[in-house]
Amino acid sequence: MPELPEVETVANGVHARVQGRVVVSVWTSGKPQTFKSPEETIAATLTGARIVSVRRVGKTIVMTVEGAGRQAEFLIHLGMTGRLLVSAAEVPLPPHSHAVLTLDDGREIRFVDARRFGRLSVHAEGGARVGADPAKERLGDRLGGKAPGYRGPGREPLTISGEEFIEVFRRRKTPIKAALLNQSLLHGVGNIYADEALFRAGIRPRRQAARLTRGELTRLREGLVEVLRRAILLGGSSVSDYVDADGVRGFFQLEHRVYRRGGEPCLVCGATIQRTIVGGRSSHYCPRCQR
DNA sequence: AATGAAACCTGACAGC
DNA sequence: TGCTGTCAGGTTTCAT
Repeated sequence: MPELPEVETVANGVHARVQGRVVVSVWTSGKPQTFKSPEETIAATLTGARIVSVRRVGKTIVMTVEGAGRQAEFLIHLGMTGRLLVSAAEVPLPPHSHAVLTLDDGREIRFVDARRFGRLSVHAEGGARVGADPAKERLGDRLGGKAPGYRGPGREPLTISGEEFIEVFRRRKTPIKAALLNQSLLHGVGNIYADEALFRAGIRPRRQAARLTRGELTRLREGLVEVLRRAILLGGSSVSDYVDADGVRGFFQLEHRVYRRGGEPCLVCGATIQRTIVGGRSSHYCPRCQR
């Protein structure tokens, strides 16, 4: 479900609704797969803590909390079908709810995830996942202990420079589509926005990343930033069940030019949009506009 | 080191 | 109505 624009929309929405509130109790579902940190640790970390901020890093929602003078981070990855909702307690708990944070004003933050590809974890100040092997954790910025925090696996697509972008992709021998989906390179780009960015840049998804020219990579970064910004403005894409913190759908799906349009005419040239598999993911492109 | 395929889950939808 | 097959916005793991 959720790529960068959707996660950004959810994080901003939740931030606006719950910043400064205190978590008074935590319930978790007991489905082991959902929890990357032990459920008791998540509950203990969040209970009694004040929510400092909610933001997006890559495709992960990062909730910073402060309790007993210590800061910690609650990481929420929505997977394919995860939702993070802020609801009145009277609203019935949806099926597939896996975590509920009750706030001091009675409202609830709910994590709902039918397919259970989503993941929850807590990280102590400094970035290590609480209750996990520190050697295996990606630590946050250790600059004097100032604003450490989760950094994500890769670079931010919206802020990476043109030169850095070229550097990230120039040696990759995989298809450019697969490279765009590799979160340890850029994080936040998923199947929709990879296809849409490649269309805007006029590049076929199967092209080997290392063989793209500097000009093509420049166009790709520009197309990607353009499509991500536009999607954030429209509240993301709702293809099947994506909703924001209030349960409201986004509108960017109405502006998809290739994603899930296989067999339909290209909006630019009229050629038939092709659907194929690249890097194990369905990929859509215009055979005339993209080379 | 890097690539690709399979696995992890449930639900929606098309076709018969 | 109900069955089967296909597909899904993501990541991790395992074999090659």
